[in-house]
Parts: sequence; C-alpha cells; structure tokens
Amino acid sequence: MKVLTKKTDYAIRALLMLAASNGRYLSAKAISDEQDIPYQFLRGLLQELIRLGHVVSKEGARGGFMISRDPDEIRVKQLIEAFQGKVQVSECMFRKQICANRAKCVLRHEIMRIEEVVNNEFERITIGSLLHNLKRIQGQPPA
Amino acid sequence: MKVLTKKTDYAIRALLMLAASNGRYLSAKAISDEQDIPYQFLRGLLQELIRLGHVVSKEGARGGFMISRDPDEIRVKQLIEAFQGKVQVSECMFRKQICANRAKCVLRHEIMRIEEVVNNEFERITIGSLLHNLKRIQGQPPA
DNA sequence: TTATCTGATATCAATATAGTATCAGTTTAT
DNA sequence: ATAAACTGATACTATATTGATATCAGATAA
Repeated sequence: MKVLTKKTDYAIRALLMLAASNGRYLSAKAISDEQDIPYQFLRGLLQELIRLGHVVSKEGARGGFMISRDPDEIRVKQLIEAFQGKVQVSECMFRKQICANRAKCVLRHEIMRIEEVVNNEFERITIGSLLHNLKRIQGQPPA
Repeated sequence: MKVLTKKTDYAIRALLMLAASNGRYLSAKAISDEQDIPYQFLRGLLQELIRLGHVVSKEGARGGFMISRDPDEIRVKQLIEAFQGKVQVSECMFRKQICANRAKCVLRHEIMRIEEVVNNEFERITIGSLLHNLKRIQGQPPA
C-alpha cells in the first residue's frame, strides 16, 4: 500500500515551493530543477493545479506559476483525492450493494474506522502547516 | 488510495471461511462458489497462503484446504504486507537517503505518524477477531 | 524578432492488478 | 482398475495505473 504516488508527492513539493516564493512567478523549469521533478511531467501537473484552482499562470517570457490560494486552505487530503482518488476500502465497496457479503461487511466496518482516522489526519495537514514546519527546521543541518 | 486490493480482500474472506469450518477440508471450488471469487485466481491465492503458512492442503478427491494457524494470530497487517507490500510513504522513501529533500522530509514526518496509526490498527485486526464479529452479527438481517 | 515561457495534446514504457487456461499428479470411491 | 474430484505448478492474457517524454502552437518581455 503506497500512501502517496509520485504525482501527489511532486504536487506537494511544487506547491510548497510556490507558497514560499511570495508573489513571484516561478517557471516550471525552475521548479523542475530545484525539486528534481521531470519537466514535462511537472508541466502537466501544474496545469492540473490550475484547474484545481490552487495556482495561476502567466504566459510568455518571465512568466510562470504563482500560488493563488491561502496555503492554509490547501489540504493534503484534497491533493490526494485529486490525484489518487478517495481513500476507500476496496473498489467495489461503494458500487455494489453494501453488505452483499457478510464477511466483507465485518471487515468493512473495521476499515471504515481506519479510513476515517487517515482522512482526518490528511485533512489537518495543509501546505501552510508543512511550510511552517519547513521554515522551523530551516537552518538546521540535514538529518 | 485503495486500502485493500481484491487479492487481499479475497484472502481475508477465504481465510474467514476456512477458520469457520472447524477441522474440515474445504475445496477451492467450494470457497470460490460461496465467496464469489474467480476459481483459478483463488487457486493461486491459496498456494500463496500455504507458502505463508496460514493454510495446509490435502490432494485428491475429498481434498482441499484447512487453516493451519490460530485465527487470532493471522493479522490483517500480515496479509496486506504479503499481497500489497508494506504501508509506505512513497516508494523511494526508504531507498534514497532520507531527507535528501527538505520539503519531502517535512511531509515524511507527518506521514510516518499516520502510517504508524494505520499499521497499529491493521495489526490489531485478526482473522479471529473478524470471525468473532461475524458470529456476533450472524442471524441479524443484512444491513 | 528572438529567447523564454505556458497551453494543449499525443504518445509511450513500465508496472501492478485481475483473471484465464492447461497439464501433470494425487487420492477417494466404486 | 479406473473415473471423478481434487491440488501443484506454470504460463499466459487483458486492462488499468503510473510515470515519463515529445511536439507544436501561441503569448510575452527584453
């Protein structure tokens, strides 16, 4: 079970960098170089972030991307759901009728609880809170 | 993010059925029919459960599979790890050096906490505990 | 008027997941 | 002894997801 795909991971790192660049446009190239994210992959990702309303862009030379939303209101949960879909038990759970199978139903009950905890945690974590932590450790030697 | 793949789901259901059949061998066919699991897929799965030591088999007519371990000691966490790999942040986390990237490191810290919670929960849930719940609700109308 | 950018697509490769098919060999029951 | 009911072991296929690359058009700044 992989909690974050590379895409989500890239998105978080790109947003953190954008959130930290107060008011300046950053080019995809700059983000790609700094965060070591494949350039064309990042381009597509940034387009998605625009569609999600987290980012705006400016075309042409000296153009680039800027964060367009309070970092405290960009939740990791939103990003996971956008790029990986909702946290769910197993794919059929919400399509087939619930409890078609007794055993599955028993398991479901337990897992729903775990899902809720995970969702609450990811809802709590925002780009803003991550940035805060990042600034807090800045200046310390790498672990 | 999908918590359980079909394979893990099938494994849990098959083991629950085996755990409930005190001392009798159940054929792959019987399990397949009852739990609605594709027959050949289940065959392979049962072989894996043998290799994992959860199940033993008997060949020939009237043969089949029997659980070979106390259901309370078969943890859902084990099954998830066997069929889906360890719960992890992102695939590179434990391969590349930790904190090669500051931002990732900040995120990692948060996610490690979540992972721990999830792991503890899945460690707590066993085939035995699920079976117990299953028996408790048996007789009640389907939800 | 060229270099530096984004917008929009199209394509591709690798991997994981889910499912199917087949043949050999074992055991039970008749 | 032999047919039916089983498992052991593989090989194969289909599909979806993930990750990555390439290309062309158009906007903007110096």
